[in-house]
Amino acid sequence: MGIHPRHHWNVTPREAIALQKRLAGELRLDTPLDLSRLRVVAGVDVSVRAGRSRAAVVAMRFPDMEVLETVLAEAPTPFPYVPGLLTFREGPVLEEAFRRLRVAPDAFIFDGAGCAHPRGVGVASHMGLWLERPTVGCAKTRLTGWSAGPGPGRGDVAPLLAREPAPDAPHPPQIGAVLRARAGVAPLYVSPGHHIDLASAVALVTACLGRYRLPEPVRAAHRAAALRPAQTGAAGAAAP
DNA sequence: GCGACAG
DNA sequence: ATCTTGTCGC
Repeated sequence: MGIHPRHHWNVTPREAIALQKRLAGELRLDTPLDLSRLRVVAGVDVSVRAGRSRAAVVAMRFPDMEVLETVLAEAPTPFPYVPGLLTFREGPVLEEAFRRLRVAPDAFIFDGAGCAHPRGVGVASHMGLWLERPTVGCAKTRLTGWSAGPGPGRGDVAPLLAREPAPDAPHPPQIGAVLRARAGVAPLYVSPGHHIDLASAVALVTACLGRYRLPEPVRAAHRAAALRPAQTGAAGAAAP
């Protein structure tokens, strides 16, 4: 996996915001992803505990979702959680995890936002610039935007608009989708990260859904990143 | 000034 | 995200 850093991570919140505004203009959100040619999809997540962050990337074969590789990376948590600046908290350890990846996934699904972000650069979009491959944001709650909400059935989808529609204002652009991954549970907030369009992002997440709320790759990464007091090494996992 | 706010 | 006991439900 070739990684392509665009800037260093030691920045102030003010500088972080300036960087996001610059990077937003470099995203490609109009590229279709042909699922019939997708072979490997990866899930990405980070857990934090006692000032330490652990990143996990789990690559799975598509569409059968067999685990091909799991990599972990650990480091001191370098940045506080600030809504809109999550990437500057998770970015450094995620970069290290990506460097340890031997297989090259055709697409990545992140636990967090893609372009459905105040400045259009959620963690999936931001790291997409590092990966230079298709990335999708799959958040469990809303960061920004407005939606009437999807229907109650599994697979139901509703548009996520940039803001709530106003009577005498132009219709807000669509920045993502709200997806009911399971009947009777809170929906997922899906948005394209980089090198992928919205329709493909929703199709990819939907295709990776199993019997749980989160798409399988993200669920696997979430579990792999879980920071327990003492964890025994798992087969195929790189040392933190 | 007030409310909102990925993980 | 993490801190935490029990509890309701398939």
